Amino acid sequence: MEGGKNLGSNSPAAGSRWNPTKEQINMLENLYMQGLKTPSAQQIQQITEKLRVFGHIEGKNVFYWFQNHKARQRQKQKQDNNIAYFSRFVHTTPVFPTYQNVVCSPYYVQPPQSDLGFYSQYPKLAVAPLQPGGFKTRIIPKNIGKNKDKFMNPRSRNEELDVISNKKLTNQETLDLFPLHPTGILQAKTGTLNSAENSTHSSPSSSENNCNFGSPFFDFFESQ
Amino acid sequence: MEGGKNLGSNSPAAGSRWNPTKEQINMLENLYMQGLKTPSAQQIQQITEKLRVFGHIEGKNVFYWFQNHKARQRQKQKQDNNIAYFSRFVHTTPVFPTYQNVVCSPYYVQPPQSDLGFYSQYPKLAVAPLQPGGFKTRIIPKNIGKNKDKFMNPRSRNEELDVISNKKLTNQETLDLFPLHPTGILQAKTGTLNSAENSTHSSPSSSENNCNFGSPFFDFFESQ
DNA sequence: TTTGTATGAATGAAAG
DNA sequence: CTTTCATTCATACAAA
Repeated sequence: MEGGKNLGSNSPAAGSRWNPTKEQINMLENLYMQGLKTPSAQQIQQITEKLRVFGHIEGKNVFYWFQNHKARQRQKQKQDNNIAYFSRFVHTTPVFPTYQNVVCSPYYVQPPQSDLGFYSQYPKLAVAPLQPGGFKTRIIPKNIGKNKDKFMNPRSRNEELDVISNKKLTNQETLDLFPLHPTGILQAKTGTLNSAENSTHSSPSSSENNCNFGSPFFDFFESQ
Repeated sequence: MEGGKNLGSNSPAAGSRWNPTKEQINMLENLYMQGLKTPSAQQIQQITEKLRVFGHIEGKNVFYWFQNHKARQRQKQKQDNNIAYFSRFVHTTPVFPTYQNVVCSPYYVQPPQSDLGFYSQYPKLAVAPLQPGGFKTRIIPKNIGKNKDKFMNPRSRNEELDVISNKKLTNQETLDLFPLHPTGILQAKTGTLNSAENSTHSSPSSSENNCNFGSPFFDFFESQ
């Protein structure tokens, strides 16, 4: 039909998604295998430029590639872990640092200590065998949305955001987010709560930051 | 595939994550566009209640939404800057840190203080184009980018991740992605930049994430 | 064409 | 605020 596949993946502005070339993939995979799991912005930039000679590519492509690749390797590894876990009963085997399947190509020498390296950030579930049925992986840190746990900056953090039930409004104003008319309160108020918002510039038309709801805009909430 | 979409996003207590409805998104985006970048707890509370009529939603959802949205908008902008910048060159470029040829290119106009309003909190890097190899955070109007011009959070404020440029190079190293020999720099460096990577577990030499290119590996780019 | 699958992209949620 | 992780959504492409 549309015989027009994006084979080369060079298809320019087709608007569709990036379709990496073989070379690009190879390089990315090699970098990954060499230990680059989470490139910095700068590295991404460099990689992107290098890969560009093989076809259109943007920084975000590289970024996503690493994100996805890492994530998928991880999930794959998880399975392998399970397998390894069970196979232990058969092989009496040593506890591989796992991801043994990674294959250490000839030129890739597993760094002696990298060990769980793959999970530097998740030391906890490093080599732990998994439950057959699968496990949650994420620790579910806490009940953020439910109770205290301020994840607000000290800056405006005089409240618990979700729980806000106990608003310590110094005075009384509700500081309605959706006033039906310009109040000016927000501006003043903000200066205290959220000073960064309406900083310095006094550009006449910059209604941007100051949240001046007085402007003619669609008030989603007016109905309420 | 359709494993389980929460289409309506109303999916109650499914335990899964919040799946905003179209309306909710619209409203959030509008608020954001109107200048609300970092809602206070009260504001979050209010917004949450308003949005609740469209489906299940909690304060934390709103909180996270703003955080993510802001961060990603910034990231996007940065990338756009990069692209815009690069598009003017035929770059083929070197990867130098470069704060050097700074020369304030023609297209860099010091924002009249009013900046674009888009970044109330980041007036400084508003529209500044970047240097090919990553720019020094900002264009160094005056004291040639050598010292503290902090309009960055003292904290750590790195550059963005997407395509971007650099990671707060404190000094000068090129931090080349593809060194021909082990440098060890990365490791040390990382400790500062990206502490999360090799964090906690005291593995003697977790070279994992740190990209220890010191190993004998195929250097894809050596030719270049 | 239909379906399965690999994977690019997007984004909610958190941890740092 | 920054960075990373987990999930999910969307699409390209291969296989049936």
